[in-house]
Amino acid sequence: MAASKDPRPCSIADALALVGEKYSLLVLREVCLGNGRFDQLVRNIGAPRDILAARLRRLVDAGILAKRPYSERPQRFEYRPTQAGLELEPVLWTLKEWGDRHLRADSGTPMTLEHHCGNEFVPVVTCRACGEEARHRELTAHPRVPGWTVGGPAAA
Amino acid sequence: MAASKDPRPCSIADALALVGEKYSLLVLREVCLGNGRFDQLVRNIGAPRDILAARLRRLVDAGILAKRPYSERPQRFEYRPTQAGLELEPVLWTLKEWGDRHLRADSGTPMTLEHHCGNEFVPVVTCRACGEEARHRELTAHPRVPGWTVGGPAAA
DNA sequence: TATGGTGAGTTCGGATTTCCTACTCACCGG
DNA sequence: CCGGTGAGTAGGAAATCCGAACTCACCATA
Repeated sequence: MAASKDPRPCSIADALALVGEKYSLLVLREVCLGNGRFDQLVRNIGAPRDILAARLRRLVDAGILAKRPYSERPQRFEYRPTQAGLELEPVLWTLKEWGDRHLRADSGTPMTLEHHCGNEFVPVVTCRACGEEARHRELTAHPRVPGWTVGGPAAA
Repeated sequence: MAASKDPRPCSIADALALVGEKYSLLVLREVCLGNGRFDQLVRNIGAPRDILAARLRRLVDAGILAKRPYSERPQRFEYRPTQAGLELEPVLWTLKEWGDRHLRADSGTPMTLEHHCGNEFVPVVTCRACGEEARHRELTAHPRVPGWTVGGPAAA
């Protein structure tokens, strides 16, 4: 039996253990924008070089980024998202959307995304089954691990 | 003139500056599940009490959580999400979905969400304008700040 | 051959955070 | 009075983060 001081088992916690360290998601942002070279990352993110090197190692080990040579002699590398990395991008989009609305209501967004439909891309999270936009009050949590319950919905 | 060593201006970075510290998003998870009391948070998250107290202060200051009394004598408080906090929940859903698929393919998810349509809730990020599911290759980034392109900062 | 420049890191010492355990303080129930 | 609970604080050790400097391999020019 798990020691009762263990925290709640949770995929969110697991995911954050991988990508929740400082700068990790910003690395993914830059790499998804196509800026995958070490010095570009240093400049665009503002991270210390040693920290960046550590994050890159971790993200490559986790299969979120891949390191590719783009030049043989001299050897030069570039980081690119793997499939798993690209599938993490929706997290960035929703974070960006939240930040634009709540932190930049006045100053305007520093970047827009354009969807191939021709419009500005604004992400909306929907239910795969019914297609409706998801709302907090229309969701119910069901823990699957004995001993871990939830306290019911928390409305604002 | 912004010093050329400033990082890219970005709502993702701004949002992470608020909620990107260790445990912050797990606090939001628990609070959205309805577990808003200090000792519940300590147990369910596994955070040291002093760090948790600091995160709660920060999240309240940022308008993401609100502290409410649920008992007068003795004074007892509970944290609940504000509207801004609830609007951050889609980030948690997409993180959970990613973690379930990439980190728990074998072991199974520790928690499911049920949508009011009756099905298990699986979040899908779509384009508000056309309703289509968003994909990396169908998006184009347009920086709105001079000096910042997707190829890195312009040569000064 | 020497000189300088670039890309991709590593190394260094010191500052800042985080962690863990223990403690406080107020109240309640018996 | 005594033990228990809820919500934190306090203090020192441990881990992380930071900026700047350094390395190493290669290329360009002169």
